[in-house]
Amino acid sequence: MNDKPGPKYKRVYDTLRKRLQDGYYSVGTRLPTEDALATTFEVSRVTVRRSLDMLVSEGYLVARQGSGYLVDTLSPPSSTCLTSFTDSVLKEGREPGARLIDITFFDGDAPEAVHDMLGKSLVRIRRLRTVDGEPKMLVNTWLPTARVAGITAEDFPETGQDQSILRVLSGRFGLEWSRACETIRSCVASDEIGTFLQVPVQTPLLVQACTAFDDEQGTVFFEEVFRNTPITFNLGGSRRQEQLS
Amino acid sequence: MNDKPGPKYKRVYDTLRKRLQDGYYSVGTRLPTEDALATTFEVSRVTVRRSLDMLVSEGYLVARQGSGYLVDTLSPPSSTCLTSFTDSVLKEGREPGARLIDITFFDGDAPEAVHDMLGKSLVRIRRLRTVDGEPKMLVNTWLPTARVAGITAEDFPETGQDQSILRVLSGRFGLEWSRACETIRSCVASDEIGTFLQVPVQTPLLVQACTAFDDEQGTVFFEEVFRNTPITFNLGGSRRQEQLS
DNA sequence: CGAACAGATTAGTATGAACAAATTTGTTAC
DNA sequence: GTAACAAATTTGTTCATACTAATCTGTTCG
Repeated sequence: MNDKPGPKYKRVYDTLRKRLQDGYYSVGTRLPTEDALATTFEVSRVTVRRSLDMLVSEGYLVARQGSGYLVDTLSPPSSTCLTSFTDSVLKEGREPGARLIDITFFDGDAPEAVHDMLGKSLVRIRRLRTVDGEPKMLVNTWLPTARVAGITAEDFPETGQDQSILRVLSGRFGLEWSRACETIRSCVASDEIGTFLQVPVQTPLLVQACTAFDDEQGTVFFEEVFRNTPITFNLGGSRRQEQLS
Repeated sequence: MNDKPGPKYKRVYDTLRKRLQDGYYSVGTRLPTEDALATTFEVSRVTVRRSLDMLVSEGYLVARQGSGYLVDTLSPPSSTCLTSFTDSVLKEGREPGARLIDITFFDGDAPEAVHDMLGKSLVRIRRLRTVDGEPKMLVNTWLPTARVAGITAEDFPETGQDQSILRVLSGRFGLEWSRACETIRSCVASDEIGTFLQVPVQTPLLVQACTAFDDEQGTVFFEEVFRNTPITFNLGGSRRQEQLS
């Protein structure tokens, strides 16, 4: 532990964060106490506290004086598009679903805007996200073919904990990003989109477009979400929470 | 300093934050050193660091090792609706403007949705935000009359640093809020809104609706922003930045 | 004058210690 | 059994201190 580079608090943070994402500590359980963690990591309590504070402010953990640190979620609301649809629906006691529409491969014949960002050889994954069976969002995810070699429909379960495309891409293909840009704009439902979302043509919709980059400035993926429902933020305190509405 | 309630780091944070918002430290200048602040506040360097770290993570300050703390902005991007339109436009080297359309007083005859939130006696401030003279957003701000007694058109300058309605309300009427909820939805331009924004009727628009509350759960204000341009977020690292596009 | 170096300044990381405050757990008394 | 109290546990706050790393400043030398 003490021979790796970088500050200790960062190494402890990275380790704990990885454990959380690997399910080593599951949601609702309690973490070891500060003293215990300090002992196992061979750092001072102040240092382990610093790491825990980071995880708390990011929303992974909640700290309760006199009790301990509780695992709150594995998908904290770090952004809008990167927020797990699955988690937020589950928290409301409803049933999230994801119906795969199609996986299409493009080779130079993709729309120009996407082509410019991600390159020639592309995959488009179209999915319909549902709540209690009702269609809520149409999600188009674009990826360079090279990054997701051998992707098939089997990679996308219709129900369960692993519907999140981000978790699929991260777990199955090791896809990671460091920076992302999201825009929200307005549009009206086309014939095709209206059919999928079961709304009349010309209905005003929200479009969330999210582009994610890795450290080398390469574009990792591009995602477009069409939704009829508003986007809600709860602001206040240090943390922010997107809610499904 | 040492006889007030609450933790010291919080008191130091509050003091510094107030100074920043009052212009005691202006943008681009350097704060006193950690040691100096620790001495003047009569706390340890660790405590003053904790307060400074909070201001850094909120975006007010940037810390540079070996140099000091620089004041980055007085309106950090703490949320979308609460973000200063003025600041973001100025940062792009363009000229923000705010044309006051009207200030209307309602007494029981306000739209029901607003009436339920804020009470019977209301003020509606309608403003048109512009960039280089071009209309960009229509902003409707609703407030309880009691909170802004004696408000007039003079309170809203058309140009300059103090166009931000939030700074006006905070500075002139002492309006503060602790929690807010924002939703983003889609709509199409009505006849009136289309005229203000100079777009055809039925153009799809974004609507940002923001409701702010104080500690006693009272609703402080409600704001609706109609815009033709998309909302952009830059995500990554610990901080988030809304950009004008 | 200007480049290079040395020293001072300032933020970054880390420890150990002490006490406060909230919660949980254990024990006692009724 | 359970209500009340006591003790232990656990996080929250604060301090003094030491060292590291980046930046800035002043001086010296060519």
